[in-house]
Amino acid sequence: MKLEIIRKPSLEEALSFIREALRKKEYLVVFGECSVEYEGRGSSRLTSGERMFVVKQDGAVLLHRPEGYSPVNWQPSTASIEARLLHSGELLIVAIRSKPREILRVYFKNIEAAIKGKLMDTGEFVMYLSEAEIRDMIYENPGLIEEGLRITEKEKPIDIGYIDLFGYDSSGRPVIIELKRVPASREAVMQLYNYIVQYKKKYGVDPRGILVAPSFYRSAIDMAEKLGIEWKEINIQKLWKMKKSMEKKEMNTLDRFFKH
Amino acid sequence: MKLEIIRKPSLEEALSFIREALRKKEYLVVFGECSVEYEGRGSSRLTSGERMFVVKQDGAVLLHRPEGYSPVNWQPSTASIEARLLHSGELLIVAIRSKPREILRVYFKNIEAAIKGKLMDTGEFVMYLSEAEIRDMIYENPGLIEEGLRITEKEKPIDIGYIDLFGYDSSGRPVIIELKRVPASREAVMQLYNYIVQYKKKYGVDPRGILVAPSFYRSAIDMAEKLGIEWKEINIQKLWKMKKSMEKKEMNTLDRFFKH
DNA sequence: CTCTGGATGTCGCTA
DNA sequence: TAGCGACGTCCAGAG
Repeated sequence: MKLEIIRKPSLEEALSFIREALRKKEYLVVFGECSVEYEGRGSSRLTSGERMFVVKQDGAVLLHRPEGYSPVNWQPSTASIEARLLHSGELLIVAIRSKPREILRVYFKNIEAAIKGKLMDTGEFVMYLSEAEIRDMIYENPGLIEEGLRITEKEKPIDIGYIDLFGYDSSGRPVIIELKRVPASREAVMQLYNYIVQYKKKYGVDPRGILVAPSFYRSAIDMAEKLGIEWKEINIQKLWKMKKSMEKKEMNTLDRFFKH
Repeated sequence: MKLEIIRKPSLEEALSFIREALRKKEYLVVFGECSVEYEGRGSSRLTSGERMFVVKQDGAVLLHRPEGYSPVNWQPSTASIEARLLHSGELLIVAIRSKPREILRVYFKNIEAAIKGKLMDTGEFVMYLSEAEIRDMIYENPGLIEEGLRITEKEKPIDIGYIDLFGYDSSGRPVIIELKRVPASREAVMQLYNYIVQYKKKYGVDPRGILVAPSFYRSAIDMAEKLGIEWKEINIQKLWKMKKSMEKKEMNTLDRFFKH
């Protein structure tokens, strides 16, 4: 990232700075006092104030006021952006979108600073499920864990803490499931083991314990084997895709979908 | 607007710069290479890349990649934002929102530039021709929809929801108008249909239903025909011009202007 | 406070 | 390309 910054430029200086950024399709940020007109799907006017104006490298345009999540004016994509000086002594930036036809005009009275440069970003963005969502999915579809499993409770309170999922296997033996959406450590095994001990003490029955996670540290597996705890790997990416397709289709096709 | 800018700061320098901005609730923009974690309603991971990080004066947080209208990560409002250095040699910014509980963590590997300062913006933002305004225009000028239409109520409450506009046609039959200022989908037709059914059940009279929108999806038209619902296209650009000319001239010339 | 409907919604998938 | 539904939707207004 190589940024160029100008401070308190004259509008002439700012103009050539902005034009160069637009021409090179650089990331451009302008701080200054401006007023705005928008015409398109709706139309709006914004009287003068200090704001941050952004043009992204694909031509997306944002105008942000000092507060609030949302830009006060914007253009998700633009067919053209041009800047010029007006006789009134303002610097005008016009951003036009073609479909739908929309025009955004930003009139700068003065500019305090401007930044431009090329940003490199090849990062990968991944959206995961929250643990609660995974829990609910398994609650609705116990077959994700094991054939014949019946889950009767989620977030079951036990003396200390909560059991994520509780139920009975096909032979009627109680099953305690501890769920992690991140790689499971020895810690998670210990937690589950505590639940098992507590349950046994309280009900006099020895339950199975299954640790469910996307992956397991070596130490977790060692500990699990020592304590007779089972573990089951789940693929969160797959769950995510499933959830999306489920929302479109029907819930009851889920077990089948996942069982091969 | 008095902006402070630092270029290529060490992470230590950046830390104190950022902390001061946060403490003073200034507008803060940071350009640098970062990775991101988000946990809350969902959860996400973003691997390293060059981005613009913004904290607004009310604590709203935005993280923008080089392209696209939408921030890749954000926090509409925050209960707390803190910055600190990690042993790993990264600068971590943690933004926490309390309701719903959400945590955003941004890990800066290096920072290219940062800007902070207080922005003053008392400008007035006015949006023209919102749905409410269109509704009011039609209310005042039923001729926009149909010759001889009398509109008696707007925002008429019905068991579930509100009827945008209600009145009687030239033959005295009740008319229910549902208004959209965006292309109308099947959804809108169904909504209107529900009102019709409710009205009929309540008053024993079968009203006409007219869906008014700038355009209609094919599915909306199909559905409307199936359910015996009428639709009427309005031109919002034209309405906007009308409104402007109206403001200059007189209201009562409106019907004539629009009727050709 | 929660709930609901609108938005210059935006975005991505699909026919 | 247009339709259509999801979104960490956001946000304002009402009950």
